[in-house]
Amino acid sequence: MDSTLAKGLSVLEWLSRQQRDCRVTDVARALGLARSNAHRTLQTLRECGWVVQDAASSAYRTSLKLFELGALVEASADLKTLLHPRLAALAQGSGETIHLAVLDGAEIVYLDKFDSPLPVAAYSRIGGRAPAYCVASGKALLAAAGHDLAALGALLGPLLPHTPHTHTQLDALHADLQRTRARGWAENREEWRLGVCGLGAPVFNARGAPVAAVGMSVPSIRFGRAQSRALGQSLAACARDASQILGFHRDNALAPVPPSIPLNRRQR
Amino acid sequence: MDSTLAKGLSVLEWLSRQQRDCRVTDVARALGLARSNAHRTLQTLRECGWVVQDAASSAYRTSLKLFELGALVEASADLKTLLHPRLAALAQGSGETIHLAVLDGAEIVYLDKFDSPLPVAAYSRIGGRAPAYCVASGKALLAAAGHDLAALGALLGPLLPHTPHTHTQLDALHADLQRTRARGWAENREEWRLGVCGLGAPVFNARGAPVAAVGMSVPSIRFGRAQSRALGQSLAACARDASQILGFHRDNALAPVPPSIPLNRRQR
DNA sequence: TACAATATTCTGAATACTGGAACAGCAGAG
DNA sequence: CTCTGCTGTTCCAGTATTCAGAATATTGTA
Repeated sequence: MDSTLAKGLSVLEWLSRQQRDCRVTDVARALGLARSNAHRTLQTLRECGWVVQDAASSAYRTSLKLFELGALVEASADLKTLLHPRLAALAQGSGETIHLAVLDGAEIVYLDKFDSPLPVAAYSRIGGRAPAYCVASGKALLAAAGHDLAALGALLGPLLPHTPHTHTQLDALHADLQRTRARGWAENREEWRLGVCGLGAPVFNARGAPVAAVGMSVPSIRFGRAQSRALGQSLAACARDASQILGFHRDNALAPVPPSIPLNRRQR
Repeated sequence: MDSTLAKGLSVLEWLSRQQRDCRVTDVARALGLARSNAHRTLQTLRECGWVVQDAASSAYRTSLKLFELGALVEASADLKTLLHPRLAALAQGSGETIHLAVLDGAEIVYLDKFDSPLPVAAYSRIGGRAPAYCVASGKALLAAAGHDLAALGALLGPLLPHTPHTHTQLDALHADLQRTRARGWAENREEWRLGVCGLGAPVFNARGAPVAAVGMSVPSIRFGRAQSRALGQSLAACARDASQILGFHRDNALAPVPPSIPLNRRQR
């Protein structure tokens, strides 16, 4: 483990999470480094173009390189641009807040978002994260992955209650995921934030692997049985469209990877 | 200069620019490292969560961390979310491709983009870069910065011809920027890509500093005098709206920074 | 002006990194 | 089946690099 590299990366990450420019001393204090050490690390980051230094205050902030490279990350670039129009249509049609999310370990990451024109508390942000087992997009992806009880437990670890409605029992969650698969979409009834419900449906790629989820956030006031059913059906339809865009057909749903395609498969 | 850190960063950057998973040997060859060295660097990046390793092929790719942190970069996060709706409206109204871009040194970086429904060659991408002196958004920002001839030359360096229409003489460019200021928007007549013209107008923040530009890409077929004038006026109007959203008023256009606001100013 | 806090430079000592060599696993060829 | 050539990974001694504290320069403030 290259400690110098690890240190530099943590400085970079910390800096990118700060809301404002930071000085050498701030960085040193926050990360427990010697000032001279923090200084040299920041200088290296600067020379490599990952941070910029304000000429006047000599304070540092992250450069646009992080943004630039972030935009290159394949999962986001491809999926987002391909599916953006479909999500826009769904957002328009439903009037609710729509997301595109992918699974990263036990969390989901929001790739794209359309805010509802109606005033709703916004809990998500592009690039933001949420525990997969608490939100509909996450549950849709977990359900699609088809883990058994043990694998699910190993992946998620302890299920912390974020609201009184959060699933904290693994078997209850597992049963919920079974129902989700049968239903075709996942539901979240205030399991992550009180007052906020959600729906999620998985998007499959050409090889039949679940690669993303389309999600919809709905205030609990508008989330009666009939409403959630109607919204769920339109969401599931949108997710099916999205899967088709990625080349998915029912036929190859569980087909093995054809050996002719060169180079590395992707699976986590 | 921490060479280990620099090496790790270049591995990360190189990896993020590859279209597919890469193996230790690929990285070592591409960057001229010993295999053992590349291996250790990649392992460190993996332990720190910046890259992930495919279990089957043991190949590496960048994780979503880059995407996550990229989305946090202030310049993008703030400007983009604030101005997104305005740009959407302009895209809708004009039917042309609209960008939001910021200046980073002598280049512009695209923060946001709306593709035209009409089929046009797409030369830009969110996170992508272009030389500021060749594109309309860039020229709008350069004009708004108000550099004198010498400062402009120092900033840009040699003016390379990307098409036969690119400005390669500094004084001609400077004169163009003067006209741009008077006109209120910048024009690009195939100076970056043949067949593609553009318009750009600066967006100012509450302190009157130019922080971004709204750009429009138009195929040269649709870029006659009358058309460019009409489009330029709607673009400039959109940029003015955008500036107002950021708190800009004509009154404080050139006002000095009020000393009461705490913490670091931002200027490059 | 003196003071306090900071950024930056310098230094010897320590250690973390380097790169070659060795090993194990794998795939294809013979 | 073995052999060959390629991989990823581990190991290790030598050394170049980094570390931390102190010294210095710089900045802002009383």
